[in-house]
Formats: sequence, C-alpha cells, structure tokens
Amino acid sequence: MAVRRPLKRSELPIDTASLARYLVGRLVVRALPEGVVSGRIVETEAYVIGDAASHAYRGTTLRNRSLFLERGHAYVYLAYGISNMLNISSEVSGIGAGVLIRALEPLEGIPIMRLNRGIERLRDLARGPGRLAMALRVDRQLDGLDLCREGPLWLEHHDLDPGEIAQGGRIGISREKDRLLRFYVRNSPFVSGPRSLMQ
DNA sequence: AGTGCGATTGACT
DNA sequence: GTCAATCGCACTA
Repeated sequence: MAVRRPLKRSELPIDTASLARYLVGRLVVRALPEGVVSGRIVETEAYVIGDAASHAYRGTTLRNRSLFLERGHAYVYLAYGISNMLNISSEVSGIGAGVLIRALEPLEGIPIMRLNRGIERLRDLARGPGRLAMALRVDRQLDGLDLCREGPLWLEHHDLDPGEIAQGGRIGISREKDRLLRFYVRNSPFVSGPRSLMQ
C-alpha cells in the first residue's frame, strides 16, 4: 500500500443501509504507539432511521449523541458492561443512525492484535464486534472521532467484488429482527454468527 | 433511587 | 447446546 488516504466523506453514501453495504470490503485502520493495525471489514449491520432496534430510536442522549453526527464519525459504546462496539454514524447531522462494524479480516499489525486479544488464532482476532474493538484497542475514548481523517482511527478504500456481498438478518437483537440489514462477505471465515445464518 | 436488560463473549456440560 | 459476567443506560416511581 503506497499511499494512506482516509475515505472522503463525500465518498460515503448518505443512506444508512447503503453505507453498511458500501463499508463491506473497506479497511479500518488504527494507529497505536506500537504500530498500525488494520483489517478488512467483512461484516456490518445497519441501524436505520425509525428503527426500534437502534440506540437513536428514542432521540439523543449522552451516550448516543455521536450517532447524530454527520456520517463518518465513530459511535463507541459498551455492551453488556464488557464489550465495546464500534459504529459509524451514517446520515446528515442531526439525524441519528449508524452502522455497526461486526467483524474484520486482520491485515496489518497482526502480532499487536494477538497481544490486545490475548489469543493466537487468526480467525478469532476480530470475528465479532466486541473482539474487533479489543483487537484494535477501541473504547469510548474514541467516541465522536471523525473517521474521514488520519488520526487514531480512520477508514480507507479497498476493492471488493460487490458480488461477494451477501445480506441477511441482524444478530443479537430482539426488536426488528426480520429486517435484512446485515451485510457480509460470502464464505469469509472471519464473519461472526452461526453458519445457519448464511444464505 | 431502584430495577431490568442489552447491537457479547468465553467457559462449561 | 447452556449460562454467568458486568455495568451503563433507560425507564418507572
């Protein structure tokens, strides 16, 4: 990779579901003191406008306010008191919606990811939203960060054949379960969730 | 002020 | 397959 260039905001689709699909195949890059860690996004979920499963559904609060930032900003929250979740705001300023990044295929800084995770197995380093955040050392300190500029964390372009992208139901939620707002790389071993959800 | 519960994970039967 | 860990938040009163 010759040049590091963050994705421009103008390159991001404004619609949440479109952004969720667009982000599959793109890179998440994390700058740590020990070096750069990156991975290819292989799984996302859209939490769209008017979605009862979205944290933004009941309006802005102290926790979820980053979801209301212009598209391309990080929304990081702690799930189950244990796992940090990395999301990307997805609409115009003032509208709350986002894309959850659920899994990465590790590319750069794999030894750093192994240390961050305390495990060896490549497949499990960033398979699942909580694992991904731990591998990249993403926590609430990065909440609200602009991911369209170089900094602690940003997005980069990477090519993927759109035909490799599959779509299915979201994982781990009770409301709005049937909406097909999960996007993932077909047949990727780095995608989370049971095989039965593949289609 | 108290309660219930999650956009999960890892350990265990 | 089941289940506990762990805590911030939203909701009720």
